[in-house]
Amino acid sequence: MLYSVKGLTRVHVIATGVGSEWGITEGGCIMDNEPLTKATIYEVAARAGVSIATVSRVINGYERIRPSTREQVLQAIGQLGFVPNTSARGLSGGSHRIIRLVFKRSPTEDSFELIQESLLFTDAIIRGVERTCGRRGYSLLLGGVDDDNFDGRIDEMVANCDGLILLDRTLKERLVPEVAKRIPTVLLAGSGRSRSAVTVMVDNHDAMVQLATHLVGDHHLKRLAFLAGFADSPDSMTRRETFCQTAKELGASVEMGSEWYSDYTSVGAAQVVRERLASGVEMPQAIACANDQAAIGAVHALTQAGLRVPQDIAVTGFDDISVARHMSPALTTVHQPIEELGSVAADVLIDQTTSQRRPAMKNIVLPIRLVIRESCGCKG
Amino acid sequence: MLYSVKGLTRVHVIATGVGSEWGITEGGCIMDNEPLTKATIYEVAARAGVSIATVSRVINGYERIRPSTREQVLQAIGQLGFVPNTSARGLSGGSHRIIRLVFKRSPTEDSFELIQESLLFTDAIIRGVERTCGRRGYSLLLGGVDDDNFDGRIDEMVANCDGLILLDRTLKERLVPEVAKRIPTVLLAGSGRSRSAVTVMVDNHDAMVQLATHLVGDHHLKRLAFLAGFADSPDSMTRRETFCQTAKELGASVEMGSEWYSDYTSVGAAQVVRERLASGVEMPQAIACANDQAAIGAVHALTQAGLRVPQDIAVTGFDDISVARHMSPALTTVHQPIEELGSVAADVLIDQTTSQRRPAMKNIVLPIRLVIRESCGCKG
DNA sequence: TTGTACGCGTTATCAT
DNA sequence: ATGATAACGCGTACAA
Repeated sequence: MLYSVKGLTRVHVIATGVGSEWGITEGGCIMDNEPLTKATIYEVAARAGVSIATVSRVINGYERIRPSTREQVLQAIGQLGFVPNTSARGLSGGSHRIIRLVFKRSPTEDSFELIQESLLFTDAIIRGVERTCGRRGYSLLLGGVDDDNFDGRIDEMVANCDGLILLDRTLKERLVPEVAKRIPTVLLAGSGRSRSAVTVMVDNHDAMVQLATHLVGDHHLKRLAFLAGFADSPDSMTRRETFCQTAKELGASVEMGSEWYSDYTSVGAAQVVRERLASGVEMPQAIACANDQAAIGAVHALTQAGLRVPQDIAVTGFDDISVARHMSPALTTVHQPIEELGSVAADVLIDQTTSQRRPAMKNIVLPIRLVIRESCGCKG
Repeated sequence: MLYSVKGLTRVHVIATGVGSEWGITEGGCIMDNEPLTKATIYEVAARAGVSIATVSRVINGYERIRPSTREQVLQAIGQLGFVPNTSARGLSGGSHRIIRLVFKRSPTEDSFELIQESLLFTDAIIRGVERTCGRRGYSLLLGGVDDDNFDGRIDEMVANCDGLILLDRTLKERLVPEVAKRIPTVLLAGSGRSRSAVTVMVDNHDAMVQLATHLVGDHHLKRLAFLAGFADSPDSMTRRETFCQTAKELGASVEMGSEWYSDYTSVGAAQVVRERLASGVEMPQAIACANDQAAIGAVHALTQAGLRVPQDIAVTGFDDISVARHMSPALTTVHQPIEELGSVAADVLIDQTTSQRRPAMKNIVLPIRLVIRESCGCKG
């Protein structure tokens, strides 16, 4: 199929191995791009009139070097645009200055969802980790994993990097020690129960105590429900259990059976709510959701069914994604510093790979903050 | 400050260099993690009773090898959990099997925004690139960049990888040839005008023709406005110009002055709309926004001011992020395959680094799709 | 303070 | 079809 727009001829093409339709327009002309030989430490040494050892010392911030010598070397480096070859460094010194972030890759993009909802979390983590890596001179290798069954690929993960950040639910718990004893490892957002590696997480417990107290104590709600995320998500489960326990201690009841389980997505949550409505059972006075995406879906389903939020039923989220404040009603939720979670995890890991001394095996718990807006029943 | 929750003693600690408060709980005990020596090609060779050259050949899929020999080698590799050392590979062969994705890092996270809105795009790109890299056996190095002024850091970007993907607006246009002649380079979502590198982008033109036609032709709207993103964003500018041109050809007027410029965020867009409302000037009948985030902010501001969307004023977005369908009203927008954009860019780049033949210097244009929902005035 | 020389694990080029 | 061996660029003992 050929068509023309704006003077450019375009062609629909089936791209091999991608399964998508590409259009092709006229592009730039080819430049003369022979790989200009990259400068090596030898050339720098020659130009500076010193040995490669000296250059190496300057690069690595060795102290006892005559200032004038250092200056010459630095100048040569600048003139040649020299950048150390990381491969050679890794080979020689053993350290690659690379850390690998292992996470579960999203299912193949077959739906219309542009932004895979449950991945917002992973994205923010990636940003945080990337930032710290950049600041500390490390490179970040993304280790997306397709299924759970990569037991056999542990060797791959462990090789060619200095440390691992394991995102929650990517690796079966029993395999964590296997990995951790081979290479410095930090767990991100898990249960915190691992005895073989440090876990960096947010204070889910504190968050849900605050939330439940607000709903029951301040709003005097008595019949609540908790809309959970994946049943195997420690984050979701901790939130669920703490919420229920706290609410009950305060004299409220909480629906939390499997009929309230979902998958962290708007679509899934809306589905759960619709089923609850259809069941004919009286709805609770409030639904606390495991994350914001689910809350958005829940509000959507409730509104469609003619219920008003929060007048008829309150809804709360968890995450404080940016749209939370722009919804009607604005979403009451829990702010968690996701990006910082990744950033801290990277810091902890790099510390671990850097210092030879045993790391303090303490879990890191980042504080959260209850953000009260309108959807709980408070005035906007 | 000390406090105790759930039986765990926690301490607030100022984390050096991170500026955040960490809580610390009891963690796992230290394991005996001496770095089990990773197997090398020599050990594989020894165990298989062959030379390292043969092992190398097996690893790299060399054809003419006696099946029985190959089998022995494979077995040894499996038993030893051998994984080739990428550093050694890079040093020897020159190819690192690494591509670098260069993008502008978000401003320091000082606001409450959990998800830096304008970054959703980057995140999706990262996912797409990562996926392709994984599929094709490449590693993805994230090259976040803080400011525009990294002219001097070009050497760094170019070094230690086989190719570069440059995200729109990370590198000044005049510097692109500089980079492209040194290393295979693919531009992502730019103007498409570069003559020194292939650009992968979506069909903004087609999108806005469709959208303007729908608004003016189908809904008979005559006074429109376009709420732009960054003034230096080719994406935003292309959308703006095409929208205006098409609308005008169809007999409508379009407000598109600098008072309608914003920054791709909900907050920024809401601000612009509030200023328009406060100015006392009659509002247009429809506001087409450069992206969904902006549309969300616009709807929010309009609703707060007592205007109904779409009855009093229509609003459209661009991107089709997941919440778009869950808003009230559901957002009419343009679906663009962002993740695929990244995925295709990586494919093109890897092709370029792999084959020695000159790549066809054609830009790649991915198709978009107008998604009509409610906010334009159509029935839900 | 500075220089020399070896080794890191692979790939590739010769031989055989 | 397979083996021996020379790069590849850097860090680092060891010498000077």
